Amino acid sequence: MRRSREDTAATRQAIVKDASRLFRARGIDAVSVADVMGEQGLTVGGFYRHFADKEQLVAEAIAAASEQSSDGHAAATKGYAPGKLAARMLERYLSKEHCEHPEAGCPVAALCSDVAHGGPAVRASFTRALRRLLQMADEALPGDGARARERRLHAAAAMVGAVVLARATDDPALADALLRSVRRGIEQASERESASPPRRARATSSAAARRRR
Amino acid sequence: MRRSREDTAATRQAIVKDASRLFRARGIDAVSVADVMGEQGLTVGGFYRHFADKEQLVAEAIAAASEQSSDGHAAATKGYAPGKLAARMLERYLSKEHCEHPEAGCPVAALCSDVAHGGPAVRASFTRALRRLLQMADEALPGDGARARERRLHAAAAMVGAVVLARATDDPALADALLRSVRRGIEQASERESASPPRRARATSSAAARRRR
DNA sequence: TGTACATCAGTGAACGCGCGTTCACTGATGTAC
DNA sequence: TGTACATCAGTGAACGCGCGTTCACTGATGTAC
Repeated sequence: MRRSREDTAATRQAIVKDASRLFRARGIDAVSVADVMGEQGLTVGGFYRHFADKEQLVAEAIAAASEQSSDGHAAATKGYAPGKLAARMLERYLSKEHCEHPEAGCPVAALCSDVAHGGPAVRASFTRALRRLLQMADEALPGDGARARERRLHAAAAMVGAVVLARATDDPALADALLRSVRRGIEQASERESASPPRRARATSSAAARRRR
Repeated sequence: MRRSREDTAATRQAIVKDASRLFRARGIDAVSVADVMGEQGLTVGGFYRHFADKEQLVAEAIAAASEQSSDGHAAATKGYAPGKLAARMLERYLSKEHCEHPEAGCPVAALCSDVAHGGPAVRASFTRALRRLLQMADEALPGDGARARERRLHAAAAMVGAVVLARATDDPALADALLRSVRRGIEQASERESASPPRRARATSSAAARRRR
């Protein structure tokens, strides 16, 4: 039974959205094409009218999750003063809430390991999502120069690492300690940085000076 | 054809070792029980003489990988002065070599995402491996007090995050930047900490003071 | 030390199951006239 | 605007495949006497 163009587009969008939720919640391999279609009350045969294969769906689901996650961050930080942005970002990203609800959270944290063994389209989509996460860090932890960029990459890696490990461990106390430690670590680095101007920070950092040989 | 006790024990050990390598290389779901047995030229039926089910193998494989990884670290840092331990640990953990060879590397970084959806035995074994990774950080980044412990948890999360993300992205330059940024970030924090005694560091850290309410 | 027998590591085929993908078909939608 | 026909979204069954697990069997090892 053919559907109108609007219905078709809406169905496709709904499939991607369901997939992005299910993949984040259960992992890519644990969610079948039939599972995804079932969310909309559809059967599996129709899937291939919309997508070439499962890999294409995964790639698009990652993109959709990245966009949703990015929009959520934008909405949650709207109106925040630049100095409060980092704290707000960390509060959200490193929350118990985020750990307990991967299906609505950051696809980078939810799918990083699944993606490592994935196809090229999936990895490319994941890399775009990772870049978007890094943009969030750029905004919250601003600053020019290689030192500032390194600081943001370090922060992003720690944030993802903390959430991934907090989700993987069966010890809630350890999970909580990881989240709190990364949050404070990044906050303190951020405050240290904004307290002293970059030039002075560089001049007094023996480590940075040594590294620059 | 029954085997001697020594043979049986050796076979069991070999199966676990092969599994620990294959799971880290390809992920848990992507490696079948038959794949693991095939490494020793065995057929799948014999597997259940050694293990109750695949989950038990996964749990033991994580433990074996953790031990191997820990021993490798101990051997590679033997004789290093306390002040050089952190640099050596970071050099190894955040290396291209480590990223390209998950099968011989840290099981926490290789399996963190697989484990998040695993059974209780697997998660418990993973948590023990994570604790062992944290011990490595304790040794390399020593210091008493809650602040020092947070610093180590932060470092461990960032290390795992960097390796996981470096492996997942298809952009080698981004992977390299992540590894380098985390390495420098932890090194600099470590040097900053050892340069100023903890008491002074606390007194001058407005962030820490504010946090302690 | 020798013998009879129980044990059990490993074989290889089978089990039921769920997967991704294909396909003939249906019938409403879109289009050409 | 009306009609005839092509298109194609979705169905539901089937395809081949690989998975974890089970099981009857084999024959060397371990053990009891």
